[in-house]
Amino acid sequence: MLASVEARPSFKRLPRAVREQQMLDAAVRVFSRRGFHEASMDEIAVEAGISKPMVYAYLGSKDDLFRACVNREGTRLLESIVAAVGDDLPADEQLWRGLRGFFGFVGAHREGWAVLYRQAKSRQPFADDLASLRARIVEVVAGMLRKAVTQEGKTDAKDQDLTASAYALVGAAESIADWLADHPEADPDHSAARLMNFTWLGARQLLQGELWQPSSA
Amino acid sequence: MLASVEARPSFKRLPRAVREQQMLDAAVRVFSRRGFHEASMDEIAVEAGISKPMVYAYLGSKDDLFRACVNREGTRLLESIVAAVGDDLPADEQLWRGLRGFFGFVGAHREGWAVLYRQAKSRQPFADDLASLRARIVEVVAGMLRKAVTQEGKTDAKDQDLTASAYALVGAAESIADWLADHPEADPDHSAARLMNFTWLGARQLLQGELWQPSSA
DNA sequence: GAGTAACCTTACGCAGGAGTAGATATGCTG
DNA sequence: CAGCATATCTACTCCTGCGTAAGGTTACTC
Repeated sequence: MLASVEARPSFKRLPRAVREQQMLDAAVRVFSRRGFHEASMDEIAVEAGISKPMVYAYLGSKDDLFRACVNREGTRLLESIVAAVGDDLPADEQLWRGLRGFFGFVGAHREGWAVLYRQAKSRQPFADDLASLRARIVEVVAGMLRKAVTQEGKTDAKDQDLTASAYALVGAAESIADWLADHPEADPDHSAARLMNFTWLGARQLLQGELWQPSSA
Repeated sequence: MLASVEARPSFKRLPRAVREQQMLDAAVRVFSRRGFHEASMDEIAVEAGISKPMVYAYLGSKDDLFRACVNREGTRLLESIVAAVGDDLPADEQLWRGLRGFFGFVGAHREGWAVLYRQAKSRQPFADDLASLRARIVEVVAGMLRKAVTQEGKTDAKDQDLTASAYALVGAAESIADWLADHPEADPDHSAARLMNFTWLGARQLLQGELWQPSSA
């Protein structure tokens, strides 16, 4: 028989919007440490301090829930970058700010990063969501490079080459970000500086002992 | 009751070593297109043209099987790179050859790449295996850079900075490799050349219209 | 050409976990 | 303070898929 044990009435009622955020926070943590499939809806419910049917009532199926996580974290990440990269600044300054914004986000949201780039990348339906986010980031970077090229007077730069460079840059950043996510003691700005040197000067200059310096401390 | 339907005796017996390779080939394909957890042992068995208990008899549990895939593909990848990077060549030539070796492997083993870097990366126990492979690749690259620095006369290069550069380079390569894996029509050497330019010259030189050229076609 | 070891199969046991049915508590509204 | 919508719970069902038991088949060996 149902509810044979009389229910303990010790729960607090909260408005839907609040509970939803709690659930998303819990889901991001659990997905991050377990991976998508290894994470169980039961564990997420416990982590959120709520019972399982609530999760289904508010956020839908496991897939829906995961997608909601990816969207939330992805939006936050993109906003961090776009906010950091100002308009009308020299290319190196823009790059530097963009990198700081990016690594700053990763440093502050390690779990979100793990969900986005370690989990979403390997599950087909979500990989597409992630790919479109990534594409937008690449486009931001490529746009930056294109503007810099134009200012430099070279109008014949092939778009494909710009895109490839943007791809490489984003990939390098992700690689360092992965490392950063696993090293809580590391300083995001330090990572940004290292990548700035590598990416702006290139291996050749770097090997000759050159160093890039931010104009503002 | 067991074997109530009399078994159809239409199967071919093959030596263990051959079957094992068939199973690994099948497993790599299935893991690659489904992902680790979504791949079922039944599907792998069907793909290999064999029945499930054989897989268990030869390769062990699902985890064991996956680990075997990761090890095989990882070893092949590492060997491709090490074989390509010769000894005693100028740094840019070594880098160029290494990149060609790397992208050549990815182009020829797209499924293996997917298993290694999309699946293994997100499953804890295997992530460690992958991390150690990756660490060896980074070490190869860092060693190359270190030697180049020494030849250049600068003996004060910090080891951490070298490693960070190697990390960035490997990450950039992985990013382009991911793209390559999804674009069967793309030419691996072309990807290698693009990355060579970005990585060797750096964004600054690139924006000024400089280009790196291989000494040998 | 019988014996045997290595292959190979079908048909199940069983656990974990997604998703649901049905009952109960809470607090706002008139 | 009675009524009702909403929030919340416990206790299931059922499916998927790993791993295995028990039993046939093939081909090598003497």
